[in-house]
Amino acid sequence: MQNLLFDFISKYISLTEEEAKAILSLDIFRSIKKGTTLLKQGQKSKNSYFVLKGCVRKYYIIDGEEKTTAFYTEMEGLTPHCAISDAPSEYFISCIEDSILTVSNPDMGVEINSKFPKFEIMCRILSEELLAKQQINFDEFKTSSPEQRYLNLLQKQPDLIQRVPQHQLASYLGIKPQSLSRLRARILEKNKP
Amino acid sequence: MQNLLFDFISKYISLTEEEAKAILSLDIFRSIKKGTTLLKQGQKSKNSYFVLKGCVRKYYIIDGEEKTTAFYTEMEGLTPHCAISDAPSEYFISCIEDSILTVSNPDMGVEINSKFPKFEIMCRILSEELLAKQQINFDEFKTSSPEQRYLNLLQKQPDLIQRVPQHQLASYLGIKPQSLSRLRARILEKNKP
DNA sequence: TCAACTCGTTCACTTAAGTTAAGAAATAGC
DNA sequence: GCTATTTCTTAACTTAAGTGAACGAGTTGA
Repeated sequence: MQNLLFDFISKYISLTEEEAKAILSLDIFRSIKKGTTLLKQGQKSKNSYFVLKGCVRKYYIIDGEEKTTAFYTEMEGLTPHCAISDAPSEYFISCIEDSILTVSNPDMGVEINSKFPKFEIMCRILSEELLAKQQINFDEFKTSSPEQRYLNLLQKQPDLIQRVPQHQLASYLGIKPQSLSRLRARILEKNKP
Repeated sequence: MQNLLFDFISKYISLTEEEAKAILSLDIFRSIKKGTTLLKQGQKSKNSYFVLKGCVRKYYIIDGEEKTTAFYTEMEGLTPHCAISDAPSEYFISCIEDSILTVSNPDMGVEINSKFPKFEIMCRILSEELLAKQQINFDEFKTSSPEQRYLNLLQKQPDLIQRVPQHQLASYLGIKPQSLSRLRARILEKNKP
């Protein structure tokens, strides 16, 4: 399982034995049960997560309604806003599958970054890359209809549609569960006759 | 005008005389006329921009229709995806006001970063910050209706609604110009009687 | 000065999403 | 194994956005 992490890192920088040991000594690997909430609205946790296996969801509760805005699956990381801003969290984060995550905090980052400056570089590249991806996602979302978004997701992450409850998927697509059901029926209707 | 840039930088790191001179020696300040296109779809420019004064717009042309997905105003920077990925650009970037920008490319970044490691740190902080902001924006967009988005924008960036043509604003909000007109009329109606 | 064009608005009509409610299907808990 | 709950779907109705067209105001350019 640890190899998954090192394989990922090796895409950005190459690690010496010493550096790899330094990371392992931080003891950051955790098994999390499905349904566990990692962060609640109003909390100030400083933890960052990286998904090695499983699936994690980010959601808001607005007017008593859950609004899911992101899913994180294998080889994706997330740093809640409250981990860098010291404002309380506006959202919840929870595991929707049994998962294996790395859990880290800024102190670990500072320690590793000061010992091994190349980590600073990896972090910059990672966040630049993530920013670029995020922007493309945002643009796609803005420029397309719910139906196009669904078809797009079907192409790009077909597994997500299987793994994730429909009502969570719906708000991820910016619509209500009933609309997603209807939309799916509409698509099937188009492709049948 | 250069002070605007240094004031901005000083929020993240403190510069020595030598470092400030190194930046100035790059000669990155440019005056751009309204209407100038900085990047076209299909191009592979490596330039990054930072807006000191004016307003820049990012838009796609999809099925012959312009879809504006972002505006960049004072003290905001943008690095097109093609500047880091060497894929051709999917979108256009153009000035919608007479503007003063800094224009830089990755070579300059590499040069400055290697001479002055603290720049690496600033870049990481900047892109982490930007990523966090971007995520909040995305979440707000997903969890709200076009009308809420408009009211939200009215609160957070009232100037933008004044500076920017309505039809560009409309696609920025994810709707058609006619819908924006109607939506504005609806809001006025609510607040009158 | 006048024609051509862009831009914002309005209108009538269509289409799709929101809302409310009900029931079937799957899941969890005991 | 059975109940309780959650999840998904369907339906009827409401509301808002998309579409196509028309109009006036403002701008541009010949």
